[in-house]
Amino acid sequence: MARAPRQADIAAVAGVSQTTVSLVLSGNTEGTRLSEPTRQRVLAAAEQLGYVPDPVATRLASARNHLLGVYTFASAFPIELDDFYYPILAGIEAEATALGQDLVLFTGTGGLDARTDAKTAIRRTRVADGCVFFGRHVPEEPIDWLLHGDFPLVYVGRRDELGGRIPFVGVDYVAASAAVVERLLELGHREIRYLRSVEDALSSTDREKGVLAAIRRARLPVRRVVVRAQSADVDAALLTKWRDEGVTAVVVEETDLGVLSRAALAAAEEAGLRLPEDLSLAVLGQPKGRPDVSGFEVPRRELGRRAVRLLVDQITGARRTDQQLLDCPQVPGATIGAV
Amino acid sequence: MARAPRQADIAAVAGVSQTTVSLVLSGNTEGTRLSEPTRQRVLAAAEQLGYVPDPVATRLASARNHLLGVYTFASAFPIELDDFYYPILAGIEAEATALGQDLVLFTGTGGLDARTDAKTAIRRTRVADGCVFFGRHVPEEPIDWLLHGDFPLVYVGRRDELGGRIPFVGVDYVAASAAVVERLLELGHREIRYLRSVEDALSSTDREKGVLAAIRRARLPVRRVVVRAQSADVDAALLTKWRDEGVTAVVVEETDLGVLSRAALAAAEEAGLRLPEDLSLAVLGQPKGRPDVSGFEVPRRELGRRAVRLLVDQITGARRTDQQLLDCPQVPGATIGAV
DNA sequence: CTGAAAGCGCTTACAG
DNA sequence: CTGAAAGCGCTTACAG
Repeated sequence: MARAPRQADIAAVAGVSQTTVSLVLSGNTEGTRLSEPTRQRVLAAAEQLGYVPDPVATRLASARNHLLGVYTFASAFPIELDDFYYPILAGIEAEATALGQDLVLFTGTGGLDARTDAKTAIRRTRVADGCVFFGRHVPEEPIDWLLHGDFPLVYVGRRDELGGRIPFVGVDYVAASAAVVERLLELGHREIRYLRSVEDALSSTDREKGVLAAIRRARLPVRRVVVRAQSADVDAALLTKWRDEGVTAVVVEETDLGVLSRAALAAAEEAGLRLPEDLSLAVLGQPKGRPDVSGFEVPRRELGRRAVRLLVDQITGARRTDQQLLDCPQVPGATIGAV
Repeated sequence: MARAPRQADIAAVAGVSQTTVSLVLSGNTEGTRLSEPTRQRVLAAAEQLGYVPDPVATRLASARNHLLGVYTFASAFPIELDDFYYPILAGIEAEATALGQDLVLFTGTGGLDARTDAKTAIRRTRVADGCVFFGRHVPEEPIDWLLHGDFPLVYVGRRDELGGRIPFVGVDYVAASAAVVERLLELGHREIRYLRSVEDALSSTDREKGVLAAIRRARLPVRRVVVRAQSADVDAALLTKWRDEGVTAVVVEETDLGVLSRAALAAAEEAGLRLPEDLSLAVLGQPKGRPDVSGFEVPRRELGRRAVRLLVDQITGARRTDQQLLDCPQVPGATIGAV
């Protein structure tokens, strides 16, 4: 057995045409019924020869190849194991396995020159039946190109680029953030500060939107709530000053690296502020390894699973485009309390 | 642009044949020289149309598709991040990126029935130009089938199945283990016990081989050195008993889950034995998060890189088969000392 | 220096 | 119920 057997070989053994072999093996019973004896003979021959369909030919002939692309714009196996994206990838793999799909990790952008790099790399995703995309920025041109070619794709994270035509599975940061602030309001807090990063990613603006919406619904002034800051600006002095101004609760954005919440937590400790006795502190997300901090959980693993499910739905034609937002379970924590 | 442009479209625009387009774009200058004007026209047309070669067609037409398979026999993104295989995967990805290759993760074996499972799944690896394999056991039939079809593959870890025809990049456990024992001998130890797992994986027998070789070279009796044990058998009583018998050094196999070394370390502590004052303890490998333990480091990331490099060498024809063993840096540690 | 033709292994109308 | 034929988008001898 020097060469892998193909349908033609089976056809020869079974004494039928290659077309019939294809029909039998693909289980394509539409409008055609193969006689049971024929089926059996083909199946037997296939088994005997150890036939396995060539996925490449299958794909070229316009069928599916059960390959799902994953485009991360970065390493999928970063050196820091606790990487932000890891659980999402784990979810993607789990769901892919469950659905019988293999994964193509597009990382091979090494050989190309910088200019055509992203463009060509992204276009290469077409080897797969569809592709899951990651990353903060959307390279609009190539993504638009894929969309125009009716190539199934879904982004992980909410996207509003390209006129809102990008399918995605995202996180409902607006609702989750509002819920955190509402818990604070119920506990009697009236003077709240929201510490956010200076960057304007959607995940940042969505959180802010949620925070402000909750404040407004409580008919509280919105004016001085939002404070943009770098982690270096967040120190004991800042928290102490706020305390003196009557602030009773601080809400902190959880960025992908978690630098802001870490700085805030450290600052509180440095300032000798006990949480929640002296100050209530909540995080919009969950700092690594700190389940004691009040906030919410980003369902990252589920994000991955849902992205794959949506992608496969697109591929199988169940739906051509869709945008989904996932709820975040609130984390009670022990760093917020009544005023 | 509803459909992706193909070579035929470029040919039409440039006023040449599709063959010429293929020749120009593939840079295939063997035996053929295209006139510079023609080249330029083709290149311009390709750029203008935003042409990207269809990797599937390329592959079917018997060229390479720059896809490298990775077959793990398990989850590539396990829930426990500190998983044994993770650094290897990281190395694989890093090297693949460096060499401009994408990765296909074969995890989609879910939909198939148990019997044909592994067989079919492994054969599917043929979508890629070649494949890196992992795992303790070699499923001989399908691997043999791939080998016969001249499919480039390399195992991570030494393999002696199939008549030693399996290409691999492994670890020189024999040498690394012997070196550990030699350090002990130099420190004056004469009564040594080697604690190994009950399973006979190559990585286990290789370590044992190294241990015994070192002992023999020192012309010491080999008789009672090797002790097969489950982690449950390794307790304070055992170590105390050995101490009473005059044992001054214990060497422990580091299994993939690290249960044996963990048990030994715990037993020593429970027995109140100070390391290395009361007992020297070395591990053949490195327990997670314990750089203080004497032993050696398994260059896992490098293992991944080298596997990919060997695979690509095979694919490009640089070498059709090869077997490599990597050296392990010794870890001095602080758990062994002079008698 | 360039093109017509066959072929990679499959699927999918379309005939019989 | 089954087969001949075209086609998926490329590469690769082989002619001119």
